[in-house]
Order: sequence, then structure tokens, then C-alpha cells
Amino acid sequence: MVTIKQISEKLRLSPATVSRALNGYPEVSAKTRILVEETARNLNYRPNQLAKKLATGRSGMIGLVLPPSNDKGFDPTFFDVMTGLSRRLTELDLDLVFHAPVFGDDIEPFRRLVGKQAVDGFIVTNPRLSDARIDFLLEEDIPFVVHGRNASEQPGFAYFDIDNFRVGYDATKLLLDLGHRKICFLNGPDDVHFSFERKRGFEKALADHGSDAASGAVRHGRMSESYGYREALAALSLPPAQRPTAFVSSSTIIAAGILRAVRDKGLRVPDDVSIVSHDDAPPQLDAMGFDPALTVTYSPLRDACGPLADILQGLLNGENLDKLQITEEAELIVRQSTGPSPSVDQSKGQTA
Amino acid sequence: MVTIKQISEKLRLSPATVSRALNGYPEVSAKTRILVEETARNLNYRPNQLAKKLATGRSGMIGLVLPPSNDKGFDPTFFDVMTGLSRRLTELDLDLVFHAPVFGDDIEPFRRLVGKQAVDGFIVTNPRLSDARIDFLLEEDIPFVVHGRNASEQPGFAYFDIDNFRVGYDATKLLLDLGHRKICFLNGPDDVHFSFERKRGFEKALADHGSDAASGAVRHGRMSESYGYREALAALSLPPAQRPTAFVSSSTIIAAGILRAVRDKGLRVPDDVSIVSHDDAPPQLDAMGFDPALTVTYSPLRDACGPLADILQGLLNGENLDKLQITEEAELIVRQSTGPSPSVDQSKGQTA
DNA sequence: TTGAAAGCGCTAACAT
DNA sequence: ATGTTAGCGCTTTCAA
Repeated sequence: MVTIKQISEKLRLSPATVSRALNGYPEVSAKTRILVEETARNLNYRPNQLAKKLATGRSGMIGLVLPPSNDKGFDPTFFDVMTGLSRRLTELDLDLVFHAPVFGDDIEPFRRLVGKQAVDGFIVTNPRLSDARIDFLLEEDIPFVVHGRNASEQPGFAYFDIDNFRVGYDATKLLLDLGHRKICFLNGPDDVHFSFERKRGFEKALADHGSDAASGAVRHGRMSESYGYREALAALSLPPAQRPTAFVSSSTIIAAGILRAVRDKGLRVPDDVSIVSHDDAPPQLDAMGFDPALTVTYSPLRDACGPLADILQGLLNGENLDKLQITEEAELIVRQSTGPSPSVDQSKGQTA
Repeated sequence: MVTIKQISEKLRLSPATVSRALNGYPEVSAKTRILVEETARNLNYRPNQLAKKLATGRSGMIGLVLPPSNDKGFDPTFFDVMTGLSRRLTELDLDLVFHAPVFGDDIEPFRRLVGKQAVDGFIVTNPRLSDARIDFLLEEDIPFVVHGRNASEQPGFAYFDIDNFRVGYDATKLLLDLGHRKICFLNGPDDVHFSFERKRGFEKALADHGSDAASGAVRHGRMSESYGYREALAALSLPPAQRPTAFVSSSTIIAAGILRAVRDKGLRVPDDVSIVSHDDAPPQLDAMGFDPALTVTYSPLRDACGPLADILQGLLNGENLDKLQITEEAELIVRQSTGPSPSVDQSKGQTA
């Protein structure tokens, strides 16, 4: 184990100068810097992170806790985010400390990590509208960034989110413009912010459409293939007058279920039924690979990892909060799963 | 932030005594200890891990790196193990540092973590028969425990494994005893130790059975439903004389594929085809919930987490290696997916 | 049984 | 541009 002291002795310099040279401080002479860097390399010097941390008061560790209520089968999505975060944090020379809460106590891992002063900050995923973890961290004044948001209008914390209102709005508007008048929205759980926002967008698009008799139904549920299948089957089994001609889906996995239900009913996409889904590009499911290729609002989860890491680092470096609250747009990609409403002549122009 | 020094001042003791009292050293008087512990509690004292680590030279962190070549969709199994490990390590007051390698360089995260002296040891999962990570850690003389084994007969490292020879042997023997003579083994990948061992067990059971014309075929592949389906379908499409009457499967997910193939062929389990699978109880798939309930060799992955953590701690505490190389038996559980070979009279006793 | 003092390896005022 | 000094909070000889 070669230390700064050893380098300094060898070079007949003070440890302080060596430290400065190694850490890129401006006041060391070019000559000294070169010399120090060279010997450090030759001696295969590795800074002792622990000592560094003790001296600076920062641990270089970021806490990531498995979100609660993942009792039955976990969210593969979380894993996707975790690996992405790890990669980006590594570039920032930060390490990810992972904890899984024992069932029943979701904030214990936070309390623990905070108590041990083991981490400089947290990344919070899968926030709920009302989230005890966020409340705790706010209370304790620990730096953290949230992937998504909670219910508050003006969150007092850093976050990265997509514009879920627009996700709901754009998808719905597209369908309305295609002439669909009965639209069924298979949304996510009812206690998360993104579901809430998408529903708002859905309803706003419907309202904006005007007095025209467009109507929509919103369902909430745990995002899964079977949820999509079950709800879509039920909707498609309604009498013709109430049967939807289009679905909005909050995830590709739900869309897979919808697609299966449509087929089981002997219907075709997009001729009889249109589908537009949100696509966060989970690693195991490719919306483009669907048959037909899915029209989506596109915003890969892994694209959030870089920003999340960067935001947290900004936070740790004392940057201003309002630069650290970011909302990004999802991109509407029209593919083959959407078409004109069957009851409407394709050539007829729509008034938006 | 209350420190040892503050406690010592308040109590008019030396920091050393406070430290000793807090860490359960035998030489402090009962009176002092009580006093110190009480004030520590009142002041809500939290030892600074960093300082502790600097002084002791141990980081209290364990490295866990996502195993390589999980490019397309990751192994949910790994996630299961990771959460289990986190829970147990927490009890041992160790924290898990997670890293995901960037594609192409599997040992870079190890090199990095070792270089930074960020962790005291590693847990290595999904070992290959020849594994660069193991070679690296051995070379660098870093403590680590492997979940499974590599190809070496006498590994020079700590590991926790199940008796995969017996897994293959027991499953096969059960089928032979039921009168099956054509058995198809859908094994895991061919470059991992467990596949190798199970294959050995499979072949040994066949050999032990004697001159009697029992024959087996072994397939290797990435464990997935589609692999099971594809291979089983192919096997069941053989001419009757070569068609297997029983399958051995290396995972429940493969077994699901086999089951689907059997059904697609219009056959029944166990009347026409028997299935015995290894069951490591992945969170998303319950072998008991199969229809019919699966006969399995049972050894939940999560049961390995405790031992793995304990072994690593033993290693860090300098325990002897031979106490830290553990092989456990899997349990054969006979349920409804196995029955007598269709060509054999059910009442006829078999000579094992 | 307790205290004093040194040190883990590094950083950061404050001098020079 | 470089050196001196003092810590960060804790553990651990050594001495009393």
C-alpha cells in the first residue's frame, strides 16, 4: 500500500503538495505536477478512499433501496434502472449501495444508511403519491433525487420525470383525431403520480375535443399482461354501442395483454381496434417487435439513469434545486397499431 | 453529530475507555460500561463508520457485480439472490455495493473496486466452468465466495453449492425406477459447473441401471421457456421407438416449456410423459402451482443467501478455508408430474 | 480498570 | 508554488 506520504518522501516534497498535484489544484507548478503524477503511476499509487472520505466528510456512496411491496415477483424495471444508474454513477466515481427492506418496514434501510452515515445521498424510485420514504428524507434533510414525483404540486426535492400529462394527452388526441369516440385507458396503479397525470391528460384531451360525443373509461391496475388481457376482454365484450374502438395503455406489457384479448375476440389491429401504448422500453419487451408494431409514447427508462445520477451529483455539489427538477417530454411514435376508427370513413378529414 | 470525544468529555472519561465500552471490550468495569452505553443512547450516538474503517482498515462493504453476458434480458434469478444477500449482510452489518459491468469488460468492476479499496470482499454468482473473475480475485488474493463452482476439482476458494451430481442422479433414477427407458435431459448451458455435474449424475444413473436398454439424450441451452418448448417438441416428434417417455429439466422455466410442448402434442402428464425438474424456486414461478404439480429436486436459491453471507464473513474473520466450502443436498419431492412409463404395467415392481 | 498518545491516509487552513 | 500544522473520528498500543 503506497501512500501520499511515501511519494512525498521519495520526492522530498510535502504530503500537501503531492495531494494538490494529484487532485489537480491550480497552484502547483507544472514541473512538480508531472513529477508527482509520474512517480505515483510508477509506484502504482491508489488513493485510499476511506481516508479521503474521512477528511472530506463524504462517503462517495449512493443509497438505492428496493422499492416497497415488491413481494410477489419484483419489478424488472427496477433492475433495468439499477444497472443503468450503476454505470453512470461509476463514471462520476460514485458507488451504489443496495439495500432490500425487510417486508413491512420500508424506511428502515434509509434510517439505517443515514444513521451509519454510509451514503451521501439516495435515489428514490417508484414513488407513490404519498411516499413515506420521501417524507423521511425531507425530514432528515438528506440529499436525494426521485425518479418520478409524489403528489405535491411544488416538490421540495430534486426529481427527474417525464411529462406524463402529455403522455396521456398525446396518445388520446391521436386516437380522437383518427375518429375514435370510445376509448378505454388501461392505466397503472392509482396511487402513483404518473397514473394520475396520464389520466388528467386523457381527460383533458377528451374535454378539448369538445361537445362531440367522445367518451372514455379509465381503469387502474398493477401493470401486467393479465391485467391488460382481462380488462380489454371485458371492454370488448360490451354491447357494440359501448364497446371501445381504441385502447390507451400505460405500458407495453399491458399492451401485450390487450393484443391477446383483441385476437381472442377475433378482431384485428388496427382495422377493428387501435392501440397506443406508453413504452418505457423495458429490456425484455420490444414494442417495435409487436405484431403489428406498436404506436407509442416513447421514453426509455434507461434514459433516465444518466440524468438521475447527474442531478444527484449536482445536489451534492450544492447546486440550486430548481435546476435539479427536470421534466422531459416523451416522443409520440406512430406505427402500425393505430388506424381510423372503423365507423369512420378513412378519407374523411378530422377537425382537431 | 455526536462523537466519542463528546461522550468522553461529558463523562470525564478518556475516548479510549468510551471506545472500549462501546465495543464490548472485557476490561471495562460494568459500571462504566452501563454509564457509557446509556449516555451514548441518550445522545443518540452513531459511530462514524468511515473513521472506524480508517482505523481498522476494513470497509464493511461487500462487492456484488452483475454477472457477464446478461445483455439480452437479465437473469431474474440474480435479482432474487441479490435481495436475499442484502438482507443477510445487513444483519452482519455489511453493506452491498452493486456494480454493473459495461459490456465487454467483465472484470473491470472488480479491478476498480479492488483498486479503490472500496470493499472487503466479493460475492461471485453465476460462475462459468472457466471464469475470469475467479481467476482475477484469486490472483489478487481478495476474499470472495462463489455461489456455485468453477471447473476445478479442488477449488482454492470459498463456495456454496448444491450437490448437482445428485440432482441429476436422483431425478434420473426416479424415472428409471418408474420404468422409463428413453429419457431426455434438457440441461442448462454447457459452460457452467452445475450443468456439467447434473449431466454426470444423469449418465451415472443410466450406467448404474445396468445393461438394460435405457438410453438418454442430453441437450444444453439457455434456460428459458422457449428452449424447453422447442427441444421437447422436437423430442416428442421422433418416431415412437426413439421418443422419450420422460424429461429431466434443469429449471422450472424449462419445465414450463416442456409442459406446453406435451400439451401441443396432445399428450398428458404424467400418463404419457413424465417430467422431473430441478426447482430453485424463482420468485416468479412456483413449481407446485403447475398443473400437474411438478416432481422436483428442490433447493431454493434464496436459501443460499444466508450461507453465502456467512461464509464470506468467516473468510473475512480468517477462518479456515475448508470450513467455508459447502455443498448442500437438494431434496427430491415427488408430486404429480411423474408416473410409470406408459409401456410398463403400473403394478409391476421395479428392481432398482 | 483507565488514560495518554500515536496513527490510519488524506485534506485544508494558514503560513511562507 | 510549497511547507507546516491540524484535524476528520476512531482504535490501539503502551503506560499507569
